[in-house]
Amino acid sequence: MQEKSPRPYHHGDLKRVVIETAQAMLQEEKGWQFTLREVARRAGVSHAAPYKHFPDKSALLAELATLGFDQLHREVDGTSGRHARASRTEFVAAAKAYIQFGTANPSLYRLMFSADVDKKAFRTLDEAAAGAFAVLTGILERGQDSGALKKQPVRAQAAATWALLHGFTLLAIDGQLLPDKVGAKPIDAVLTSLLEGLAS
Amino acid sequence: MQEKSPRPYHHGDLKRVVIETAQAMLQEEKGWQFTLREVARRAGVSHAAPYKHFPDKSALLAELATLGFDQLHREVDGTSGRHARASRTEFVAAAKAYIQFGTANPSLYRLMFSADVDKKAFRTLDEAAAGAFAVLTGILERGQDSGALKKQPVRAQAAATWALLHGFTLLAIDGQLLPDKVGAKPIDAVLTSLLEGLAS
DNA sequence: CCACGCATGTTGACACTGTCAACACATGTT
DNA sequence: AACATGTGTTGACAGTGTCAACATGCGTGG
Repeated sequence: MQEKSPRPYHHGDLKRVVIETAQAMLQEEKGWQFTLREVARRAGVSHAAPYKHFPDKSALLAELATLGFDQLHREVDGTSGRHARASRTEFVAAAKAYIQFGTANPSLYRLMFSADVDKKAFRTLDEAAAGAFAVLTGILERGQDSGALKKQPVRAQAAATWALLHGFTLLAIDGQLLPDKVGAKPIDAVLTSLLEGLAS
Repeated sequence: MQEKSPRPYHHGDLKRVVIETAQAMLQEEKGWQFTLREVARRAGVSHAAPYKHFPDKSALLAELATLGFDQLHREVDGTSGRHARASRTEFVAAAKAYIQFGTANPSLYRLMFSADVDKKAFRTLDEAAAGAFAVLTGILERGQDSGALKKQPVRAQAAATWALLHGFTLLAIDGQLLPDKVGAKPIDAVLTSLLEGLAS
């Protein structure tokens, strides 16, 4: 039987394949502490080929994080869009979507906030992060407009909301929210508590 | 003039010097992404000498993180000790000490929660982290006992408190709490809000 | 259709890393 | 004094990230 021809010299779509290979490796035990050479091996190209698509390894990691923020943005926006006229429900739905995103994608979520991706160095990443964050401020603004939430600097409310969601997401990822220790519905409880502090 | 003798073959206190050198390097731009060889060079020994005191690089990083948790524990405990009979004041003082620790030691704080130190792999580290966390649960327990805080699973309250403090500490470290955006006293505001949710 | 420019591959090299084994030196103990 | 142990050094290894030079192929214009 005739052996299959090797891949033509020009891959044609190598950037996407490198990204997808890296995303797959992110799910493995080492998370994003893979090597670029191993990504290239799995993508079936030479060790230097990714350098034609990414200036360096940190650029690939930034790309992964950017895609993560974009996905987080879509998931949080998607839930809040369905509840746009009910501030409290909108808020809770968005918050749960946030935590759900983190627990469904623990390595990606951690990468997004890791020291290995520098938002100051990658403009697209910084914008993606800001965009995801803006969903929160949008929900809080609508809550204030509707009278459901206190009139306060919305960035302060957003900071408090993000801080709690982020910390809780990390606890959820680390398996620290055991029902026998924190009660049956820790996420509901914490969101209720947060809303008590934010509500008019 | 007689030249100074080189260091004797036996350093005598190399482990401590390696740790202190690494702590100093933690304050530099690369944070904990230094190399062990560079630590050894600055400590004035060969590249393999640290391997007589640490099984590998991650053990050194775990040691730094452990010392960080111990210091955090002392600082949070110290403030709450001075307010042990006034739950609300005790809580606020401890919370501010927590955030202050993080903003005073940004790289160390980030290392403590980084993927580069694995609490499951280092028992002393895990215990130090648990000890620091236990200060929070102790404060909350005393608050519940005194009637100042709701009777709830204390671990749930601790989870919510830690989540908020951790997230806020990261925002403070990243310079995201600008007064013109979040108001003049964001930390006071967020702690007040948190206490509203926790208080009886 | 051909030539050129560009995109995007490969090869090979470099400096460096983490880590290990074997050895060297010094200390402590019997 | 001899031995065991602790703790240094030297040298090596396998691997990394990244770069330069070259190789291949695609797209475009004449």
